[in-house]
Amino acid sequence: MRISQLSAETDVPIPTIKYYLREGLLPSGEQTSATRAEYGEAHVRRLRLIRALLEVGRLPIASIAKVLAAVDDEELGMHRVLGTAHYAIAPATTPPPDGEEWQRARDEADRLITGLGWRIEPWAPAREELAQALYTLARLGMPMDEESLRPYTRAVETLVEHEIGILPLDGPRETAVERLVIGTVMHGRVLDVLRRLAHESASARFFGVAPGENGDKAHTDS
Amino acid sequence: MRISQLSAETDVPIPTIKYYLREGLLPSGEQTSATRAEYGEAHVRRLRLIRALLEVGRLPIASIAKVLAAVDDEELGMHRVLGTAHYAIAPATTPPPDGEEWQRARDEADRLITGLGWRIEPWAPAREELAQALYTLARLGMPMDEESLRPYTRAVETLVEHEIGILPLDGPRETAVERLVIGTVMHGRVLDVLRRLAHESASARFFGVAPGENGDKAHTDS
DNA sequence: ATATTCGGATAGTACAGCTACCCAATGGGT
DNA sequence: ACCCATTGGGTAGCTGTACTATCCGAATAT
Repeated sequence: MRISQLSAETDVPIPTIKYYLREGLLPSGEQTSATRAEYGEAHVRRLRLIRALLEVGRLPIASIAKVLAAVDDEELGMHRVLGTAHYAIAPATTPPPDGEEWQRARDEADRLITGLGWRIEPWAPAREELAQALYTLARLGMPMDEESLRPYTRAVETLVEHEIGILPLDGPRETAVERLVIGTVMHGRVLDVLRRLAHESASARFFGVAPGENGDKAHTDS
Repeated sequence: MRISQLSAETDVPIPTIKYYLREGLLPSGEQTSATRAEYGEAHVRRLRLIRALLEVGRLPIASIAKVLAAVDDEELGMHRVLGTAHYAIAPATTPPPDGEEWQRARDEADRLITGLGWRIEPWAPAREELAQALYTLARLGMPMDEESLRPYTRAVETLVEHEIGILPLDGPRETAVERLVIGTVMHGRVLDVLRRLAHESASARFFGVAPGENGDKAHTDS
């Protein structure tokens, strides 16, 4: 198919497809002549994956490029590809140049990870993220310790075990690796959305608002 | 305290504080003269909250402004403030102008929510987000139905019940409302980070990588 | 044969979140 | 009483991200 059909198939404008080609997100089609290239089903799939990582996963273009490069690298094992995906998902943390309190948060995060028996690379960006979250919560007067984190760690251990269990390891590498990445990113979003929905529902029940009402006196919809 | 001290206290540059004042994120200090204003502990707390919502919660400035306006509005009940926070957290979804398949995803999301007995406003943005996630997963060949979502819904129900349970409802409204917002945003991030950590750990264990190695042949970092 | 369409490249746009600069009015130290 | 650093207030500029618009010359469809 030509670029126009690829665009029609995926609802991605042609200039945007060209942009993705330039950025190395999308492999170029097979050149049939100097000014003509042929795209296939793989391009459609790849483009959908890009949009999923971008629109649902909220990954920046540059991170998507890295993830896809890892997916396409036949040399890389599953674990390495997943690591790349994890690294890419991690938003750039701007650690405070603070000294003591920040260091304590980092140590606390590391201690927590060790205590759970989790096998995490020392340079994993998620360590920093966890430290940042705990540090910020402490500064806001809502510190979380190992005890109060337990419900969360238990929940994610159950979920992750489940997610790993349903991986299609018997198929070709590309399929498995792609699903691994998709799952890593998309299931996180699903979990987040469900949490907020459950939150709203619990709030409605707990604060005793009848369905259809909104629980305040001034009914000013922004 | 003066603006310079407020800046030193919170590690936020003075121009940025001025920017937040302009955007209505931060109430102005008490004017002691035409060119002098006095800031207090409340401003420090508010500034820290802003940075938390911005850096950890990744909320855009405009959304933070809405959330804080709701927090400060004494007229609003807990549920309404939470609703505002939920609305603000929800990233702007660009629904595909598609017809049938998208509508099916929306219906599926609504059916799911109803089936769980959750009490969700019909216009809640999280509905759209859930639909988008399910739609995208289906297009990527990894559809999730009520059955495969069950582990996730069970997990969030447990977590949310726990979160609501620890709210300080006996204190002043401002404290409770602030913690509600902080918890809504920050606990989501904590859960996400923990999930990725558990994911990495499970991947390391499952794919049989010894600690310190990285599970591929070509040891090319980044 | 000629009007489209294509690939490839360059430049411009829109938005977010700051950051820099300027100004006149203080006001604390001397 | 003096004077220079600081403040509030405002406008304008910067940086990064994700596109979007336009141009060009070759090739293909009709």
